[in-house]
Amino acid sequence: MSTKSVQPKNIDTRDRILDAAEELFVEHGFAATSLRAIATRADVNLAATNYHFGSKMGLLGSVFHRHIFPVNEERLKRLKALERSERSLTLNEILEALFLPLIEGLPHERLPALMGRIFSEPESITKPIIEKEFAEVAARFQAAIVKVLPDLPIEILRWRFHLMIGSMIHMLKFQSPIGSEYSRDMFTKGIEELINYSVAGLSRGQNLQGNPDQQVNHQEISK
Amino acid sequence: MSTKSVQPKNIDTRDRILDAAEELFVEHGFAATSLRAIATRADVNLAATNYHFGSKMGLLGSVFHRHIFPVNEERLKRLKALERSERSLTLNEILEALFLPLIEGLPHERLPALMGRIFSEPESITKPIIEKEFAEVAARFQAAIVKVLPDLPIEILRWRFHLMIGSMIHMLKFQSPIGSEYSRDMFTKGIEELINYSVAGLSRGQNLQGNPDQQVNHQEISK
DNA sequence: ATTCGATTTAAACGATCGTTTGATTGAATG
DNA sequence: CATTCAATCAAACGATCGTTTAAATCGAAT
Repeated sequence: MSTKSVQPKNIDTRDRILDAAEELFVEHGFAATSLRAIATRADVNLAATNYHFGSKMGLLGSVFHRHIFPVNEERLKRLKALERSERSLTLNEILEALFLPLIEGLPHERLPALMGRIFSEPESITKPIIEKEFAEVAARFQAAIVKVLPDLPIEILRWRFHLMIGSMIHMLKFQSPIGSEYSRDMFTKGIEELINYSVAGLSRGQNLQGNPDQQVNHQEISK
Repeated sequence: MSTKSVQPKNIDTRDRILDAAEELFVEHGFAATSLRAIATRADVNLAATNYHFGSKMGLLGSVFHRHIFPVNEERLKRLKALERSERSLTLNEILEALFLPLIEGLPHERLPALMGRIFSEPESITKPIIEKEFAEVAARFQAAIVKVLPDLPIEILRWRFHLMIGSMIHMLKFQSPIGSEYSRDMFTKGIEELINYSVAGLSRGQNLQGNPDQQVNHQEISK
């Protein structure tokens, strides 16, 4: 109420609710997870969920924001750092700025699965959240990609960007290819593959400008 | 009961339930759709849903099977036709056999959205369905792709196949890139882009055998 | 005309849902 | 010590859920 921000006395409760909600949302989805199950797992009173987060949707928003906000901050920070240099960027650099924050300084082991799940919810649930959290990141990175692929018609680039996001979501959701077991190394490898795959898909048929390094892989793999 | 299959007397009810369920599942997801809402939209009695399909899960299975089965049949038919020829196949041909049945002779306009939604449900829901409907298609196409990319380590190929499926699901779910309006032409264009994108991603760094056409794009990327 | 199985129906089952209420706690403030 | 207020609690709100029951209805075969 005062101008000084009031610290909540008991941050344990809030955080325990967030932790429990996160686990259950990932496992069963939003609609199939009850506030009672969350409260039970968090070992708090049922009414505490509404007291701290207003509603079930509010809780979902908070669960998501907690982990994705720092990742998106890091993404924008890296992109801005790249853009401050005056040379023209490479597609590889841009996608690294977009995807590597998902594993470097990973704020929480459960973030990837959480992102994968939220993006999979029906649009009525995800739309406000995605617009709030991702509007800026999506716009800025798409603009950056346009710059390195100037000859690609915009409608094709939109499709490819769309396909890239789909790969990312699916990869985050399962975290290892079907039939393989999860491990941190496996996941890291997946992010690298995601970057390679996306570079190839986005730039198909295009002359890439910028650092020729990014074509090295391309060449050295061709025997 | 007899050896002759008994035709249900009133296929109207069954089909009306399937139609209604399909629309509502796509729009709101499985958990958030009630059997009462389905029965109301289908203009049938609530108990009819359990009578004809046993349970809500049974209904979901039937909704999905109805449209995806013919598509998967067509996919396998095309792949087998390719494999009967004795020349070595191209990646492009294989992916066309995998993706073009989604638009050619499209059994139902709503299939893409339905596939996109089902694949997005929590694993506890989708796992039995996906295993039942897609096990053979996934195995056969993955094997075919291995043959045209013999030098690609299997763990990398698994990731790339995984990323490709992610692109497909996302593309089916939205049917047009964010910010663009849906049209049948737009969707067809998206399938074509999906094939191009996947060829580039899967074959990145690989020498493709078969029709050299598909390498043209690949080469012109390197300036 | 009657029988019979398949289908439809109204009604209810017990369970669970998100949210709200009003009392109670407990630590900080004066 | 008295006051205050954020936080917690048990309990209940009305609504809705998937499923089941048992009677009613219908068409075709006997």
